[in-house]
Amino acid sequence: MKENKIQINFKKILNNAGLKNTLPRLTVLKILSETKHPKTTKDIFNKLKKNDIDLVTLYRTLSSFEEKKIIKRVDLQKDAVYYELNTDHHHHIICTNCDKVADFVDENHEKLITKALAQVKNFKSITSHSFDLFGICNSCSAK
Amino acid sequence: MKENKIQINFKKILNNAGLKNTLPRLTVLKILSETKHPKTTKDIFNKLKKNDIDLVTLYRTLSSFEEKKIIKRVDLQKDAVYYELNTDHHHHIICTNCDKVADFVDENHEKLITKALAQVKNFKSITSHSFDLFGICNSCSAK
DNA sequence: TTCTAGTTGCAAATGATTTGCATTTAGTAT
DNA sequence: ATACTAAATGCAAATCATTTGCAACTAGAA
Repeated sequence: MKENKIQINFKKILNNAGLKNTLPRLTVLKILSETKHPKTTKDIFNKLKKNDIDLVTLYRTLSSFEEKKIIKRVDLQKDAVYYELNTDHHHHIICTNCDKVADFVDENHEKLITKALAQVKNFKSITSHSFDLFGICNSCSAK
Repeated sequence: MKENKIQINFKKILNNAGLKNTLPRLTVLKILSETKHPKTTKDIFNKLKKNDIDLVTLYRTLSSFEEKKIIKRVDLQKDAVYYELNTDHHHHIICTNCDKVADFVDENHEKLITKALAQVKNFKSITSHSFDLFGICNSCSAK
């Protein structure tokens, strides 16, 4: 079954990261993979069955996942920490009115990075970057 | 004198924003303009002479400045809120080791935005964007 | 000079995140 | 299978950033 296969993949992810295979961790991975959109700690906690997993455990889980690069933080300019699975590299378009998020990919920022490096003298290599867009989505602007 | 001229400009900024001209506000503007690099609330508070200005007032000042677009938040992926004066539009290169920040300008992201919009169906206009780079600066990588 | 809305400082509240510690458990070694 | 150990968990309490309530104080308009 598909359900089962996913579980196995989650276990593999944890093993590769050197993290023990526990219910809280599998549950968080499951929640994060349910929809690919970024979620806050609170979002995730609310999806847990009541008292299923302690909030402290959730914080520790997210923290270890981030350290192991299983997830990454996303800045949606919202005064809250958002996380998403660290799978394919993509960027976001965020509706500043309703918080809807759409994803897009971009292969051309390499050129921009090269140009940027030419402008500064203290850096010569870049390990990561942010590139997200903010606007009003069509349904909000229709109102 | 230059000092004086700056003061006058600060007053103009406050007037234009409809904010009263007070010592806490002028002081914060002065601190933010001393070096152009982004600063946290704590950074700014530490630069105030002891007990000069209440921390609560600082929070309120920054909050009103942000609302009036006198300053803007910058995400340096550092678990702290950074602010900088909202003057020219530019981007940052941040050293993930020592937090050094270099600025650069870029005029070409418009094309990337157009391409991004072509990929999604829910958005047709963009009001702002993030584009910052993260890496290790030369002096840190020399070590 | 007077008046009032806007601003400030202090104390206390709130909310998110972290820490300490005793208990439990996954995965390894026997 | 069993025993062992480091890692992981849950609970209570601490910490830290930020916000709120309120009384006292001003900047700037009248």
